[in-house]
Parts: sequence; C-alpha cells; structure tokens
Amino acid sequence: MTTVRSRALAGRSGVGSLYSNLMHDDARVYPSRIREVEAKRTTDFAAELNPAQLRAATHADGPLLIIAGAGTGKTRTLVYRVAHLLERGIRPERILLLTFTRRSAQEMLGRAERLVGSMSRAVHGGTFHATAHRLLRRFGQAAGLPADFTIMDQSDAEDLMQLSRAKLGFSEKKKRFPKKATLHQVYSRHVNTEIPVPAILSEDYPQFREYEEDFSRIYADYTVRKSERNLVDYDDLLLFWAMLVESESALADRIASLYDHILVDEYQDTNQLQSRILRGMCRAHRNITVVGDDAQSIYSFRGATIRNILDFPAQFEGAAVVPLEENYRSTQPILDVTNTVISRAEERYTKNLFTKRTGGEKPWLVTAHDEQAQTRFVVDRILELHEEGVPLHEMAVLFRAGYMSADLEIELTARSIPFEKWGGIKFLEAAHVKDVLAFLRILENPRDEVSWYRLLMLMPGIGEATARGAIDSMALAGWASDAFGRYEPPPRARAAHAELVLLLDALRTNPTDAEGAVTMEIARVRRLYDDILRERYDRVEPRLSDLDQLQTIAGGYPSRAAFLSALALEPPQATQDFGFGAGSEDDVLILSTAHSAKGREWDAVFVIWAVDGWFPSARSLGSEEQIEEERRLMYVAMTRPRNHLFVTYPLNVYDTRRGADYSMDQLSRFIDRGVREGMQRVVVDRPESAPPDPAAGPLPVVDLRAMLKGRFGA
DNA sequence: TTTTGAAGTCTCTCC
DNA sequence: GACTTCAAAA
Repeated sequence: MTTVRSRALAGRSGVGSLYSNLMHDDARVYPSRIREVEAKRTTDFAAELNPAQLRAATHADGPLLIIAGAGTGKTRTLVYRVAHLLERGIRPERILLLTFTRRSAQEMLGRAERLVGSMSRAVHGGTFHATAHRLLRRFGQAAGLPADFTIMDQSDAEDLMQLSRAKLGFSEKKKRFPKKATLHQVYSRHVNTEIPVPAILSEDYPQFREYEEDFSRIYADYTVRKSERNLVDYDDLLLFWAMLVESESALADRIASLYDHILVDEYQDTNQLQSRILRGMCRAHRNITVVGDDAQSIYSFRGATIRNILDFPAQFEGAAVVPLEENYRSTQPILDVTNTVISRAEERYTKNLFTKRTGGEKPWLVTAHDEQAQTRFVVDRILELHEEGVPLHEMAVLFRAGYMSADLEIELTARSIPFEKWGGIKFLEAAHVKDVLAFLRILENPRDEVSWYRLLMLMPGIGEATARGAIDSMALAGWASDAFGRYEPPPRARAAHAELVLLLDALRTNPTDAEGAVTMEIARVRRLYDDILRERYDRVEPRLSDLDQLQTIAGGYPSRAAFLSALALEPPQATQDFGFGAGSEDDVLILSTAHSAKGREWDAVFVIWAVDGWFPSARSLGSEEQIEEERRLMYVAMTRPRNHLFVTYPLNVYDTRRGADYSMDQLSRFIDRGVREGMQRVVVDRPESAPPDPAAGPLPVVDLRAMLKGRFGA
C-alpha cells in the first residue's frame, strides 16, 4: 500500500506510506509533470520481453493466469502488464495491484514508474489487508462498521481472546485447555479457510476435540467483545471486505466498480476468503490477472491454499493460462540443484525451468563442525565475496526462523559488518513498545479494553483485580472520557490512579493534528513510563532507544489514528541498527527468514541451518503435507541466488530440546543424494586455536549477547 | 489483593 | 533459554 513518492518520504523504516494512500484515495491531483510523461517513448514490449512474457503482458481483457516459475521474470511481466494497461489508456487509479507484502508493492510500482513515468504512482497497490483497510475506512460506515475502529494485530487479538477465555471460566484448573494463541489460531484458520471449527479440531488439534462447544462459546464472546470495543482484527478486514462485495447492494456494485483491472501477485498464497473477495471485485468485469507458482506455496499455515491457483481456470471460465519457464536469475548449476529439490514434490503445474546462463560454480554444501564454525564460514565468505566486488546488499543469509541468526548477528556486530534483518521478532512485539502504544490507543479508542488492561497493570499498586474494577466502572459509565477520573480506586492504588488521570487529561487536551503531535504525545507518556521501565527491566538502554525510535517513526505521521493503523498493517520491517551504520548506510547485508525472502534475489545466498528438525522444522515432521510445504520453502530459499549458493549445516548442535548436550545432527532431508550430486562439498573444522584468550575474547561477546537479547526480547 | 518466586510449557513462518 | 501460569508469602 504505497506509492513511490511516499516511500521516499517514509525513508528506510518503510512505514509512513499507508497514510499517503489513505489521503490520496481517489481525488488525485495530477502534477503538470504528467504531460512530460505523455511525451515519453512508448514501451517496445516485444523487444524487452520473451514471447511468453509478452503474451501475458499484452493480454487484452478477461481472466489471465500466469504460472511463473522462480526467477522467470514474474515481477517484470506484471510491471509490463501494468505499463501496457496504462498505455492502452486505462486510468491508473482504476488499476488495483494486490501483492503479498508491502515490500513487493513498493518494488513493482517503483519499476512501473521507471517504465511509464509518474502516472503509475496513481495505481492502487498494496496487500489485501491494507487495501481492505482503505476500503473499510471509506465504505465501512455504510455497512454498519463504526468509523473509528482500531485494528488489532495478532497479539492484541490473542489478548482479547484471553479475556473471553477467562470470563467464561476456562482459566481454572482444567487440564490442557488450549491457550490463547491456539484459540486464536483455530479461529483465524476458520475465518480464512471457511473450514468449520469442528473439522479443524479433528484434523489438526485432536487433543482439543472435547472442547468443541467451548471454542464456539469463546468465539461468540470474542466477536461480541470486538464489536463492543470498536476493534477489528486482521481476519475481519478480509471478512468485511468479502461481505461487502458479495452482498446484493448498490454499495457492493459501487465498490466493485472502483477498478477496471485487478492484478494479484503470489496467487498461490491466497486463501479461500481472498478468492471470494476477488470474485466479488470482478462481478462487473472479468479483468483479473493472477500470477503464481504452485511450487512456491509456503503460507498454508495462515490458510493459503494452492486450490486457488489450480482451480482458477474453472472459476474464471475462458481464462488464458501462460506459463513462464525461462529462468533469468540463476546459473545452470544452481538451477539443476533446485530443480532436483522440487522434483521430489508433487506439483500440479509442472514447469521445465531452463536458463541460458550456463557456466558458473556449482552450489556449495558446507559441513561445519558446529554453529560457531558455520557462522565463521559464512562471515569469512561474505568478506571474501565483498573483496571480490560483490556489494553487501547483494548477499543474503537465509534461515528457517528468526532466532536462528542470533549467533551470526553477534559475529557480524563484533566485526562491524552492517546488516538488516527481515522477519523474525518484530520491534512492535517488544513489551515496552506495546506498553507505550497502549496509552495512545486508549486515547484513540477509550473502549480498547486490552490496552486499558495492559496500561493499568503497569502501575504500582494496581493488579488484576483493581484493573478489572476500573474497567468495569468505565464500561458502566459508558466509556465517557472522564469515567476513569471518577473511578474510585482502592487506597493503595490512589497515587497511581491520580498520576494516570493527570497524564491522560494532559494528553486529551493536546491538539492531535499539529505537526509532530504524536511524537509529543509519546514524549509525554514517557515522562511517566520511563520510570516504570527502569523499575521493571535490568537492561534499559536498548529499550529506551527503541522508544526513541518509536518517537522518530511517529514523527512521520500527521495523526495518531494514521500512526496506529499503519503500525498494525505495515510494521517497521527491520530490527537492526545497533548504533553503527544506522540511517545512511545503504550497503548492508540482508539477513532474512526464508519466508520473507520470497520474491527477492541476490548475487550470493547462504542458506544456514540446513539441519533436519530445523529446516524442515521439527514441528512439521508430523504430516506429509507440512513436510511438503517445508520442501517448497527450501526451494524458495535455494532459488534466490543468481551466482553463488551456499547451503551450510553444523554437525554438532547444542540442543536443549534433547537434554542440554551436544548432539550429532543430520543434514536436511531435502538435500538428498541426488541433490548433493550437483553440489561441491567443503568441511569446515573447528579452528586449531580453539578457546580464545580469556582475557580478551569472551567478555565482550557475552555482553553483546545480552545486549541482543535485551534488544529483541520482550 | 498484590507481588514474587518457582514450576511448567513450547518453541516458526506473516498480514 | 524465554515466556506463561500457578502457588505461596507479604
């Protein structure tokens, strides 16, 4: 959900863009520069695309399915298709480009701009959720949604679910009653896949089948709570959108008629609900283009189903299907290996990826003695490649889960190699950030029970019972703005109560639309909160600097509401910047989860922790389907590099799951014999001078680890 | 009723 | 190894 211009304004944090699109929804004012664009050469599509890409890009009206293998120029084709539509005279604001992440929307619209000029800025682009948000802000009221709803992120939703769980009495001793995260997961799965809750329980949570009725009761309560408190969760965004466009109403027609062409990227990762939305949006025309690769479907955990891509021709009769099979990214040796990896999977649209990029080195399979050896190998090799002229930002280290890069991060920090981390634990999930935001949220939405609860519990002398009493009293008073002030706390909470009342009053009287108002509000909150933070945590410096950063980010938003919505939908993507290289550094190494790496490419890629139980993750080993998804994820990771691929795995892992001892680990099952045949092997041993000098070595390293934990942990 | 300490749970991927 | 939940002490 962004335009190129807003991206530039937002800077590297990647937030700040949502607002600009909210504000420039349809009445866009065209600058005079547009005319200069008209004069620009028209694009020579035939010269710049291969025949299949050309067919897809210049496809006229009607449904189109592009099956795009890894590295086959999928983005390029989509960008050219947008360009083609614009050159045909379609108005840019009548094109909707739905992408999977905010990052890919930014990239595509940026590239489209280079092709056809600034006109493409007016194309509406963004994730399903961000687009839903924009539409609901505009049309939601007509559908009975309050105008000022607050978006809950996942952990907010879980917390609210917990309130329902507690209220219905399930927090008592009942053994093995599902926890809030599980409750929410099942709920979300139900909404996104439309599979009935009992079926989900039987299939994936047989141990909780006996609680079937309790699930329903909690969900009913949760739903009521949301509407009473003006809250909307991620799933609601999609659900309401679907309901809006599926209804037989003038409003539905109006929304569906906003766009003449809809393009959807990463279609293999959409779910049933999203498919319904698309059908609704296309009720007046059938100009839908979807791009996907069934071999790269890696989001079934959030309800995605490859049925959407497989059934597309049936759902949209007469759909043209264009496969893209020429890989432009990787060298032949890399392609050989990745083709073997994916050949073990059953896929429905079989593609034969080929490349003209013959030559190049075979991918490396690196056996490291242990984690440290693996880290050292990766860092050394990165430095070598850098010496050879590969910029840092052309290299990436990929792993299954965010925490697996901890050792590497320490080493990179110690060696002053700047890096940026994608995915994994997010800034916003840190407890202290959520604490501060809770203040802003109750100002924005006084009924936000979850935030009230969080905030009250922070105060000395206020515990669960007192917090509940205060909230009940406010509910009784109809959530009037002075309800908290009139609440009479028990004696030991009086001081805290008085202080809070003072703070909230001060904040309420602040103008909320002035320049930098949100930053000011946070500063004011911190006059109270920083002391609490110092009390609660040992290491406060990294946490305080997180709050500094939050203040800075807030400066980019004109209102509290815009700030909070954007944080839910487009959280700051990278948690990095340990003091050096922050801000101005462009040439940074990328550390990323395999999921977050999808759709990207680098010159050199390291896939670390290729250990069975890590990648594939141990959690997936129970079902064949999940292992298949892990295989596709490995395929995604290994198809990212253009020229250099390293797959590394440590032999000895200090694995606490198996009883705090060193254990021998095995290479990932996906790197089987056939795959290994296409690779060259290297073994990295423990260094000769094993233990570092105790006087110089260990101390700072230990310190750094603590610092990282303080930084990322809650 | 709140706070603190200890036992217990489960490890992810993302909008 | 970190977070949640439970039980006992203040």
